[in-house]
Amino acid sequence: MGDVFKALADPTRRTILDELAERDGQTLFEICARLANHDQLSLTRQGVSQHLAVLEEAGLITTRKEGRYKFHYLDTTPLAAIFERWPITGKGQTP
Amino acid sequence: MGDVFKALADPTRRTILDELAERDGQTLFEICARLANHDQLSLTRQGVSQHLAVLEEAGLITTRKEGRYKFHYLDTTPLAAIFERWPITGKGQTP
DNA sequence: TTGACAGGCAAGTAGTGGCTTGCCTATCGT
DNA sequence: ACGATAGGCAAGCCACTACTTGCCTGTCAA
Repeated sequence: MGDVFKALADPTRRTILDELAERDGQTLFEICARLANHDQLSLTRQGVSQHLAVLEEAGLITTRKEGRYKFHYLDTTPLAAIFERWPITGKGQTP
Repeated sequence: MGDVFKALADPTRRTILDELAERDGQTLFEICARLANHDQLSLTRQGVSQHLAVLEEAGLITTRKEGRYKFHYLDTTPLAAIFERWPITGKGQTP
């Protein structure tokens, strides 16, 4: 299991998560197309593929293979560990 | 305002947050000592200082100067943005 | 006022990460 | 069977980042 925080550190990976949040179960090429279209993000298919690998390693996405297609599904459960570690207190600001 | 995710990406910075969660309002030297003692982490005072700067830039800690001391306070409010962006759904796992 | 203490400001270095390029495998349609 | 499609593997490059070293500033106690 990879590092969830490191996976979230990259802006492109966060955008990928956004894409999957909006439309779950996309394939690699679909994600590539969507990133290029309404995110103006231009990167190689390999780039996206590597990002997906990192996200899967972190447990933020799960995959399902079907024939020559590989579908990617968002899984936000690892994020819960963040709040267990540092509970959110509304206090903030120095008094 | 810096990147919250990038700030969380480094393990040392997360340990620093843990320290502040356990004992809030510590000074730079105190944090250095605690990291060295019960975290077995050996790094220069500068290293810690730079980490604190990143965390402050990300809004995860606030500082209060008093004389020659500078106290550091944990602020977890920026973390809320994570959950607003990707709500945690207990579903998980591919069916 | 002098020295000890708390912290800041660089500049330099080794390592990591994101991205590309090039080539290879597997599955589907015709 | 053959080409097109969907994806994987591996090496190489560039940029960033964590960390150190060295020096400098400001504050307190004696």
